[in-house]
Formats: sequence, structure tokens, C-alpha cells
Amino acid sequence: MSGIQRATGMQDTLPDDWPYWDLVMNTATRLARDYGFDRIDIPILEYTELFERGVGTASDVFVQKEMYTIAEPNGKDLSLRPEFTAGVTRAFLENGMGSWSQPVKLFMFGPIFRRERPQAGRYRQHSQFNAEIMGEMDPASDIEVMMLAMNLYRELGYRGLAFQLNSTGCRACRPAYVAKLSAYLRQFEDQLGDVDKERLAKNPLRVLDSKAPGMDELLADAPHLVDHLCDDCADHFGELRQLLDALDQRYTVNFRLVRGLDYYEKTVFEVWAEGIGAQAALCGGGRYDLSPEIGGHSVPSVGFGSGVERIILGLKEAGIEPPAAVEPPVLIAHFGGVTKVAATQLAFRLRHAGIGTWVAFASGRRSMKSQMREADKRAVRYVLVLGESEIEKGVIAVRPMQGGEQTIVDSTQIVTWLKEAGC
RNA sequence: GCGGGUGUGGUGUAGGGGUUAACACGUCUGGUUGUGGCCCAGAAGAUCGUGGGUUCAAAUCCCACCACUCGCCCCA
Repeated sequence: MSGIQRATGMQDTLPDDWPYWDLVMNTATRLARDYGFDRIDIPILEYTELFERGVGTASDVFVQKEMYTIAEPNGKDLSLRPEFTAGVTRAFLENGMGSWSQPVKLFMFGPIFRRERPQAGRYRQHSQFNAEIMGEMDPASDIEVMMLAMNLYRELGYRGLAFQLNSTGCRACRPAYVAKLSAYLRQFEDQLGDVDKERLAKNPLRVLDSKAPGMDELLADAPHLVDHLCDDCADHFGELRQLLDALDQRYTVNFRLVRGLDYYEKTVFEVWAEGIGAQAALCGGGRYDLSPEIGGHSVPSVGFGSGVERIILGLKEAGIEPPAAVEPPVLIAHFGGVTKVAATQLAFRLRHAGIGTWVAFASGRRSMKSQMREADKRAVRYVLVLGESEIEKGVIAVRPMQGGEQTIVDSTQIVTWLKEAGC
């Protein structure tokens, strides 16, 4: 087609998709509230500097190439948020949440923007469900966040879910490990692809994440980060695993799980499901402390983000159907003129009474047959026929569309009648 | 930013140089006096992604671009 199209990587969410969105958002909200999380909304636009200092320290690619930035006359550029974490951390500090009852447990929904190449389950604008526990170091808080994600997918009907778990250590223990890993990888440098050679030079941890063929063999004897944790990180990880075991949760300690945003420390995790193209991860999360980066005191936090479009894609592939949207059970047919006026009045009377109602529109005359066809396509339960003769007698002809005899109902009784019929 | 695939009415497809671009589904109207689903009749709707080029002639051949799509990078 010609004319203006959607911008690259943007999606229209059509009416047929909304049952899925309702299902996901309602389930997530209910679970989050059961777990003691409160909803927060934060701006879609923030000063670019926030992301530069928050996310930028971890992933310069994000900030330099993947953010949508709007130049402002005063020089304080704004950017569409590429993730939630920097924004909630800012909101935490700005609203003095450090003086609320600790920890602060928040969840949020909303669009996220990243200027990357679209592919299956990945868009330039996508919506995330995020949950964060802020101001708490206890590994039990890691568990709550992880279980919120897992149970969300379970309740939605996903099968074959698995936790992928790792610890990325902390400032104290990670550098020594990275040195060991680099030394190991340099032995095989000539076997690495261009991309991995560059990673080895810039950020060796990311080589672990490589999808290049032959990496399994190459990394077979690579050192594992979990074997090189400091006491603090090792204790945290150990307790986390104990708790997962106590909850009978299956998980894979995946030494190659390295999150792209490496502001994470200690816990990192994903939940994997099969069949979403190359995007197996339904969510990604972990422990972080972004607050010092943006000028605050330490706020140890743990959270995750989950892409709603990706969740829905998986539901569709698994053949999981959401409850159908509730459509009006009644359509009013008329013959124009005074009957149109009466039909319009009746429609609003029914709607005020809480009965969903369609009215047949017609700028001129319109055959009963045409209106009945419309009623059939709209799958209503009753057609209320309102013509001259009905108006004269003060009645309405009620035609049941799913079988049964057409009946005459007194106009004053129509609401009661429909309610009793279950509308 | 890099690579592969694809681009014909709303949707799914057919047509592979020659006057009115076909089919199915969908949409709308009608099938006598005010009544659905089946059936019948009819209508609307595409300058064949865009722009160049070759040719007497291009939806059909060539080039470029764009979009969509799958994957890489990165990530939910």
C-alpha cells in the first residue's frame, strides 16, 4: 500500500489482541499485589543524562546508538526510556522513598523504546512489566522477584519453563575472574569470530554469551564465575539456591548467562520458554544498585523486566486462548424517522441500566434483513425491534437470536426482562 | 549497522512482456409488504511497494531505494 505507514518497529495493537493484553496485565497485576507490590508509573521521557549515567556506564551501545533522543532548546536533551531501572531509581530518590517502610516494592507497565532492528518478539517500541524490590539485600527478596515472574508465566499457562541462574559477582570479585577468563579465552583467540574477538578486548564476559558455533566446546573448560565469588557473593548465591531448593524450584546454573546491562551484580536470572524465535527469554533480571550512579546513597535492589509482546507471542504459539472480550448482548433495530429517535432513547436507557447495546445506524432507510444480518455478525443474543406499531402500543418486539420464540415485551419492562434473561 | 527472504484489492493467493489484472474469504446492498445464519444476484475496493531504466508495449525484464520479515550485534 502507499501512503504513510507505521514507523519501523512499531506495532498497532488491534482489538483482537486486547484479550491477550488484558489477560497478561490483569494476571500480572493480581500476582504483584498478592506479593505486596504497589503500582508506580514514571515518565516515558527522562533527561538523557539519567540514562547516560544509569545505563550508560553499563552499556554504551544503548545510550549512543539505541536511544531515541529529543534535542531541547535549553540543552537538556530528553530521551525515550530504553528501560525502567534508571527511571525508578530516580523516582525512588526524588520522592524520598528511602524514608518509606523498607524495602519498597514496586511494579510498573509501560512502553520502552530501543532503536534496534526488529525481529520476532522484539520491537522498537515494546511494553514491559517490571517489578523491583528496592532497599533490600536479603536473597529472599531475590526469590520473591524471581517467583513473581515464574508464577506469572505459570498462571498464564506456559509449560516447560526454566530458571536460568547465575551470579555476576560484585566489584570486589568480578575483576579477578574477568582476568582469569580473558587468559583462558586468549588461548583460543584465533578460533574466535570477529565479534567475539572484539568482545574479548572490550568486555570478555560477553564472550560467554556468544551464539557462534563451536562455543560450547571452546568454553568447556572455561572458569565459572560462581567458583570465583568473594565470600559475600558466595553466601548470597548459596542462600538463594537453598531457598530455591526449599521451594522445589528447578533451575539451571548457567555460567554463560551474562546480562547485557552489566550494572547487575550478584544475582542474574532469566526465565526461558521454548518457541519464541531466537528470543527464548521471557524476562531478564537481577540485582543492581544504580542509585550511586545518579547521585544517591546505596539502594540495593533486585528486579526484572518482561516484554508483554513477547509473552503474548508465546501464548499464541502455545495455543493458549484468553477469555473472549465481552460484547453487547443486544441490538436495536428500527426503521428511521421517529423510530430512530425512539431507538436512540432506548439504547441509552439500556446502557444506563448496564446493558451493553448496539443500535443499527442508517442514514436512510435500511431493510430489516440488513439489520438482522448485522445482529448476526455481532453475535448478539437479542434484537429489539422498535417500529411504528411497537411505539404505538408501547411495546418492543424481542427476537432471540439463539433460538426461541419472538416475544412482545412492554416497553417499561424491557430492562427487567433483559436482566432476567441474563443480559 | 550487517546478512538472507518477501513485496499484486481489507486478508490469503493466481498471473511471469501485449488492449477491461483473476480467484477465494471478507465488506456493503438487494432477493417485494418490518426479521439473521445457508443459498442467489449485484456493488464497492488494487494505477500490481516506490522511483528510474530497457521496449512500440512492463504487474511481468534490469537497477536503486523503501517497507515487511527472519537472523547477527544488542536485548524483554
